[in-house]
Amino acid sequence: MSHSLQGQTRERVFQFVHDRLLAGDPPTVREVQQVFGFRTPQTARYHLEKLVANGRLVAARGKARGYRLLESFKPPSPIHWAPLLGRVQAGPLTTATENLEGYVPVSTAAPSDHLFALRVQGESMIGAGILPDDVVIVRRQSTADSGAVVVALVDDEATVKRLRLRHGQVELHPENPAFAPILPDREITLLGKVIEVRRTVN
Amino acid sequence: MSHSLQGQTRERVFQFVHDRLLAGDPPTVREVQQVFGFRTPQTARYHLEKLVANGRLVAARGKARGYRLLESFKPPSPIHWAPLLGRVQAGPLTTATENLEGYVPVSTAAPSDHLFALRVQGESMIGAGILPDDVVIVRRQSTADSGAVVVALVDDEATVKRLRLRHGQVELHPENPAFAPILPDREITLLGKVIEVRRTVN
DNA sequence: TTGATTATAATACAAATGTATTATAATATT
DNA sequence: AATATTATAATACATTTGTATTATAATCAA
Repeated sequence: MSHSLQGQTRERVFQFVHDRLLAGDPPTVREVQQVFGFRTPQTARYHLEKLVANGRLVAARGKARGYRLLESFKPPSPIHWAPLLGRVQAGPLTTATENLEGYVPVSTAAPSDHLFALRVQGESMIGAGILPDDVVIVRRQSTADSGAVVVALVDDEATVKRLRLRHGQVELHPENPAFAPILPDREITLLGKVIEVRRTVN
Repeated sequence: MSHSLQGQTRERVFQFVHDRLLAGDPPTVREVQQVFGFRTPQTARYHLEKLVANGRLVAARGKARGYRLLESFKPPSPIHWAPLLGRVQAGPLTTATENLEGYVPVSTAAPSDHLFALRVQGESMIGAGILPDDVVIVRRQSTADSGAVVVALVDDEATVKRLRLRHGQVELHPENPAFAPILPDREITLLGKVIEVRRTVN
């Protein structure tokens, strides 16, 4: 009888089941049997049950595809996938999916948050460490505290600025002396609050 | 016969199956039946098959728990979970798990990359838009091109600087005129290359 | 109103799948 | 060397689960 070294097979069975479970596709006992070339499902079960006994898997008895990972073996789940809308010119976020560049994983958000991500244009926020081409992650909300970094729609164009409430009116301040603040004479629509800044470095 | 509005039930069936699949736990036809209170599995199947016909689900015929999401309905998977090691003082990354602050999802990495994340201390890289308390995501590597932003161990302390190779020797340059470069007279160990910068904004 | 479509149900069956029993060879332990 | 443990196998069975058939009420469309 050809034999693998002690425990080698068991470890590979765990890896196989582990990978299948992370892929969202729990295997059957017989799938394990076939992958490892066992002549009987019982051998696959033997290893699977040993893994359960060792606390590496849990089993839902009698149910098809019932073997699962313990919580401690799962990677933490991202709470949200924020759509990266890329450069936004005019009247955006209503037809949001048009400029879709991809999705950004965000784990620092409440489950109810409505998030999206934008690529920053221009140098108006350099003083806050927000550079051109940075990606800002935005929680959609129609109000924000004075001092918050926000994304607002100004004359149908999305812009990232610091919000200032003066005399009950909305002002948008750049953090770069070369740029002028946006004052309440313009039409300003608050889209959301910047909760994170990300930059890919080459 | 009590009836839900046209299509309402179908949408809720999709949501249920969708959520179960994202949780890595594909449901059986009879589980759908029970959750929605149908008296027969066939009603659950009716809705599931409609969802397949509408291109919202795919079915592995004859297999237990065989309904799956289309690729286009899946969120992209994070390639990596980088451990966030927090503030690192001395001799780090060998005993890496000690200062573990959590995990950071990273989707912009090759599968073979070995990643970790650090919280930036000090203002020496402000000129590159890297502020104190920013989190840098680092690909572990022992060499890098001149000009890259790197994490290096200098006298047993981890620091983020821009790498300069001069006369074949390693220099680490801050991007803040208030700080002095670190020259080859110090012991410098390259830990990795910064591939991303992240900042949580309040 | 009439016919088509949608949604649900009862029943039955077949395939997939988990599980139990018993046996045997290889390996490890004493 | 004797014994226990590990790993594999053959066989059988029970449960879970997918699927087909037929029927019926509700809803929609013409």
